[in-house]
Amino acid sequence: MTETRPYARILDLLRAADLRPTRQRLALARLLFEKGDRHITAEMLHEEAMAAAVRVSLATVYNALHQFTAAGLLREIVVDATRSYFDTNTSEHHHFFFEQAGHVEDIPGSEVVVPALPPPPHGTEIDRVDVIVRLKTRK
Amino acid sequence: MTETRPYARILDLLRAADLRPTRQRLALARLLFEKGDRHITAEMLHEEAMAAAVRVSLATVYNALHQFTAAGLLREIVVDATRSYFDTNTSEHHHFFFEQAGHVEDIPGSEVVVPALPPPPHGTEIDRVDVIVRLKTRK
DNA sequence: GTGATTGCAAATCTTTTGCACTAAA
DNA sequence: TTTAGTGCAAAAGATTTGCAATCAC
Repeated sequence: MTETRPYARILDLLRAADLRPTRQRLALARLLFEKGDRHITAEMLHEEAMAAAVRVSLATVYNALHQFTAAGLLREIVVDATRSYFDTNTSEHHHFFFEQAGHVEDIPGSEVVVPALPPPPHGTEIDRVDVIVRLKTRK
Repeated sequence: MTETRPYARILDLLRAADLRPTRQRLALARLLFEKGDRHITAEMLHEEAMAAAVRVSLATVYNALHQFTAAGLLREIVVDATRSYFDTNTSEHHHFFFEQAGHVEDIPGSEVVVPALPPPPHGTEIDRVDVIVRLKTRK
């Protein structure tokens, strides 16, 4: 658990993003990227860090999440007006949102195809298209 | 401007929703539903009310927006993690979001077709599908 | 009257900021 | 060194809440 050698892959991510591999960023990046796809809030990541005995402040978690997002390592997804989720899967895909549980999941493969996109209004271009399938528990 | 007879259509909306037609709700409903389709935040609606010399507190605006939404008169749209927008168009349709301006617009007609929907996970059913086309100004 | 509704101010929650301290390079 | 990064506590924004005063029925 207390691995001491450098985690080459994670280090490379940070170097490529021009972010100093500090103790905090290294630890957060490991939590984010050494497991599978994750959909996580700042609060969740902070708690995970605490649980893993990584001393890091919530403000630093926010900083890191935004820096990682700016570097293209994360993608922010907006499904809930009160919380921001970050997705470690940056490839093109869409999301299920479990409304009562407040949790997000990737829609596997390319099971959603958005075929007929409207032309963007004058002077604008499409940044990206988000498809959110909102789920409720079946009664 | 200071119309005193009842606004039959608006009154009916409130009655149907089982909401007492108080001075505040009546005024807010008029601002919302007597113009075309609107995408509005609580803050925006509050300012509009002030401008129209309608005395109403921000807390009451929030209450009314949520009550109208629960009654199916409005639909909440989540495009921005920091603000809630409410849409007076409750029919099935999707949205453009102008990222720099922070403003929302309906995508006209059924120009977006979401054909291949994935099956909802066990124990859940689809509440609704949101498609958000995020726009940036073209450089 | 009496129960729903409102307004206000305080509380809450998420996120950001300012700044002295610490640590990479 | 020297400059970027961090932690803390305070600030900021959006929204909610508690409760006494007010209004619709």
